[in-house]
Parts: sequence; structure tokens; C-alpha cells
Amino acid sequence: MGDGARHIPEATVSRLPVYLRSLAELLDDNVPTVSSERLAEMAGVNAAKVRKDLSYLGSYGTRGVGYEVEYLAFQMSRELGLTRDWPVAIMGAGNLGQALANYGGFTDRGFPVACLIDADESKVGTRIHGIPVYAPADLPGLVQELGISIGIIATPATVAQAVADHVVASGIKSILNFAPTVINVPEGTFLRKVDLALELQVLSFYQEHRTPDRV
Amino acid sequence: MGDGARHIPEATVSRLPVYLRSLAELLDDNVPTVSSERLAEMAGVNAAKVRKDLSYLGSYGTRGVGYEVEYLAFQMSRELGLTRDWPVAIMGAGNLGQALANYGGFTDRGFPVACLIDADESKVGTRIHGIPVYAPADLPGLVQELGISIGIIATPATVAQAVADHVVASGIKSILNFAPTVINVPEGTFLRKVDLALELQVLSFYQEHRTPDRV
DNA sequence: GGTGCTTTGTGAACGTGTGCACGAGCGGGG
DNA sequence: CCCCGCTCGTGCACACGTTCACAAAGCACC
Ligand SMILES: NC(=O)c1ccc[n+]([C@@H]2O[C@H](COP(=O)([O-])OP(=O)(O)OC[C@H]3O[C@@H](n4cnc5c(N)ncnc54)[C@H](O)[C@@H]3O)[C@@H](O)[C@H]2O)c1
Ligand SMILES: NC(=O)c1ccc[n+]([C@@H]2O[C@H](COP(=O)([O-])OP(=O)(O)OC[C@H]3O[C@@H](n4cnc5c(N)ncnc54)[C@H](O)[C@@H]3O)[C@@H](O)[C@H]2O)c1
Repeated sequence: MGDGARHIPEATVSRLPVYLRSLAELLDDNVPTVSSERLAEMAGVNAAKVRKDLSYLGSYGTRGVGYEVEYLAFQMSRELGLTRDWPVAIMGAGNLGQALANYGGFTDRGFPVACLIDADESKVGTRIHGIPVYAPADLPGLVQELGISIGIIATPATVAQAVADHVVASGIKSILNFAPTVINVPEGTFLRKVDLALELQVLSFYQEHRTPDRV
Repeated sequence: MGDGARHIPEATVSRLPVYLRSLAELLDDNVPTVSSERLAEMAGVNAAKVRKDLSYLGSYGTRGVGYEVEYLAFQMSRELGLTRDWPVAIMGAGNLGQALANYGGFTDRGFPVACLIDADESKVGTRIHGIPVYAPADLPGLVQELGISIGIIATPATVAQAVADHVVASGIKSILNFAPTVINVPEGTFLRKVDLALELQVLSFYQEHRTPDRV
């Protein structure tokens, strides 16, 4: 039965995890249904946007009532591909890589840290917070064995492109880059970045250009 | 002298730091001028976008030649408010807060970590990587003394809103939130978020919905 | 079974961002 | 001094995203 040939806009995709988190809260509180208005408030957006976003998933609401929390959460998880685990490999077992490895929030949400990869021979073979550290050359085998599907780049910026190339060559199709540099990946590989210095600079821009206090 | 009543689009503001980083690289290599095409390649965008973005800063290019690297970098730094330091306070000296405190990339770019703030009494009074840890009650005084202008929230999500409220009440106008929850701030306070689980979920969405390999 | 209240789903208008295409203007060479 | 090639700056058309506003549709109560 045609699932509907809908194409979900990128902006909507980025909001789905926020809605899902709100739904999880409601589930915890045993709230059975939720209106777009309430969900909008929890997600920090407006109600029309919530309704339009949810409509891309299908018509899962009931007019006059709202959305059934559990059912909507399930449909959304399915859409986001969260009905299975996505093991991740963290590239670079330094300051950041170790902090990420120590973070429970990933495993909880279906993104178990399968391994750390580091070029530093003295780190290879050790375990960090229980997670084994391997050499870069081991990556292709690990991808096969452990079904690793996401690579997190936490190496110095200077080697980030080379590391990304290696990650792609090892068969990984999704990359999250923390190194403050632009990296290029071939078509068919998904890339997102987290750039802290950029965020701070954007903040300093707006603070510098503060709208003069209006009445 | 009207500086020009230009209003820079948000999307452009987010790209300026990327251009600036590219310009810094060129400066290192003693490259005197750069074309929009080359800059576009380095920043991973297209040339028309670069030219349009830069035009919001003013007419700093020379037709037939390109942009003078040093001059453009200066103008961009000025626009981003990077001609002065913006001391930051990190809220929460846990796993993430400590990793951030240990990261040199902030100070290098004009965002020195002035202090860590933690509610845990046993941490207060210690130093982490040379950065002193204070109690939440000390924050307003520190904001005054050290000129802290940005607060980074690295506390558990459950207390993030309360911490944000405290940060705002202490006189800080810009917040970068790492806690995976929506927080609200009053008008006039700038808020940006870094949400790792969201990024991973977006990646899993696209990997799940991979466009069937086209010829 | 009808009436009225509530809330969804979506067309349409608006605003923002992107990318092409080309005229304007500069530098260099003859 | 003029001409030619190069690259910027920008008007314009298009795509994408947001918001409004309202008809459609369900529920509850009588
Ligand atoms: N630490 C932070 O809080 C923070 C914040 C924002 C961004 N970043 C960025 O994250 C990256 C890592 O930062 P960090 O502080 O962890 O640095 P780090 O120097 O502590 O760690 C880098 C690690 O990468 C390893 N490495 C080097 N080359 C490698 C290769 N080719 N393959 C695999 N591993 C390799 C090194 O051995 C080292 O263990 C940097 O690009 C940094 O700019 C860090
Ligand atoms: N660790 C990571 O790699 C990582 C990655 C992504 C997101 N996060 C998010 O960042 C936040 C911090 O993560 P973490 O791993 O550092 O947690 P953590 O538990 O290690 O640290 C939290 C710290 O905040 C302190 N704290 C608690 N209440 C406080 C208050 N009211 N005021 C000031 N400090 C307070 C605690 O004492 C503790 O030191 C969490 O919201 C987490 O979801 C962490």
C-alpha cells in the first residue's frame, strides 16, 4: 500500500527529533493525546508549523482531539529510522573523542559507540570507558563486523579530510564532523557538522549588533 | 558617516565564520588576494553566494582582481565583533564542560574560558585545566569583574532551563546550549543550540531514506 | 440524530534564501 | 591611450520555508 510519495523538507527533518523528544516526555507522564498547540509550546515553535510538519508523516491526528502520543511517537521513530540501532565509530580518541565516548546520551537514543579509532599507537589496544580503541587500518573490518553506519570525526582539523576519506572508503555513509574545517565527501555520503567556534562567532555578531533597545 | 543601513541575513551571518577561517588560511600562506571562486571552493559554497554575502559587508572587492585577503579578513572580523575578546562561562563542570574547558580552540579565537560554574560543592574551589570552578551564586559578580558575555550550558537537561534563567539574571546576553532540551530566554537574549542527538537522528533519517542509487 | 465546540489538514500569501546571468569597472598590455 | 580579459556587484526569477486562515471532520452532550 503506497506509503505516499511524500518528500519531507529538510527543515522539517531537523525538527522531528525535537518533537520526538517532547513526545517522549509526554509518554513518561502518561499523557495519552497532545494538541499541535501544546506540542508547539514544548518544541519552541508555532502550532501551524507543527501541523504542517506532522502532515508530511501522514494524517495521524484526530480533529477535535489532537494526536495520540504513543502512536505518533512510533510513526516518527519509524520515519527517522530509529527502530534499529546505528552503531557509530568515533575517529580520534583525544579530548573530545573521549568525552563523547563517555556520554550515555548516544547509546540511549540508539547510537551505540562501537569503537574509537586513533592513529596514536600508544592508545590503540586500550579501552576508554569500556570502549576499545583501534587503529585506522582496522576500520573497514569493524564496519563489516559491527555494522557501523556513522563516523564521528574528532581529530585535529589538519587531518580531518584524510580521515573523512578513510571513513568513506571503509564503507561508512554518514559523517558528523566536529573539526573546524570544511570537508568534502562524495555524492551518496551524508555529512553534517558541529562547529562550536562558528556558533560563538554568530553569537558575538548578534551581541555586537544588538538592536538598540526599543521602547 | 552612515555605515550603510544594511541588514545582514541570518544565513549569511552563519557563513561569515567559514569565510573568515578560509581567509586565515590564505593569510598564513601569504596569499595577497583571492577571487570569489577560490574562496567559494575553500568554504564549500558557490561563488555567487560568496559575492552576495561579501557585498553585505560593503564593496571590498576589486573587479578583475578579487578581494585583498588581509583587508577583507579585517573587515569581516570587525563585522563579527571579533576585534575584542568575549569571555565565556561554562555552566556545568562535568564530562562535557571539562572537555570544553580543556579545548584551546576557544581562547585562540577570542573566546577565553573565564570560569566554570558547578552546583557540586566538591568541585567548587578547584581548578580544571587551570580554570577555576565557582558556585552558581558567584556568577553575577564574575560577570561584572571578568566581563563575561557568553554562557555555555553543559549541565543535565533537567536543570538547563533553571540554569539559563540564572545565566540571564546574572547579566549574560548570549547562551550556547548543549543540553538536549528546548530552553526559553527573554527577548534581547541570544540563544543558539548544539544538539548532537538531533544531528545523528537527521543522519539516520537520510540514510534510511537513501535515494535509490540512480544510474 | 442534531448542534456546537474543538482541533486538524492544507491552500494561499508572504518572506527568505539561492543561483543565474550580465553589466560595470578595473588592470594590464600593446 | 585604447582595448581586452577578468572578476565583482546585483537585478531577477525561482525554490524553499513560514504563517495565516478556514473548511473539513471528529467528539460530546443532549
Ligand atoms: N575538545 C573540544 O572541546 C572541542 C570542541 C570543539 C571542536 N573540537 C575539535 O575536535 C577535534 C578534536 O579535538 P580534541 O580536543 O579532542 O583534540 P585532541 O588533540 O585531544 O585529539 C585528537 C586525537 O586525534 C588523534 N588523531 C590524529 N590523527 C589521526 C588520524 N589520522 N586518525 C585517527 N586519529 C587521529 C590524535 O592521536 C588524538 O588522540 C579538533 O578538530 C577540535 O578542533 C574540539
Ligand atoms: N558529554 C558529552 O559528550 C555530551 C554530548 C552531547 C550533549 N551533552 C549534554 O551536555 C550536558 C552535560 O553533559 P555531561 O556529560 O557533561 O554531564 P555530567 O553529568 O558529566 O555533568 C553535568 C555537570 O553539571 C553540574 N550541575 C548540575 N546541576 C547544576 C546547576 N544547577 N548549576 C551548575 N552546574 C550544575 C553537575 O554537578 C555536573 O558536574 C547534558 O545535558 C548532556 O546531555 C553531553
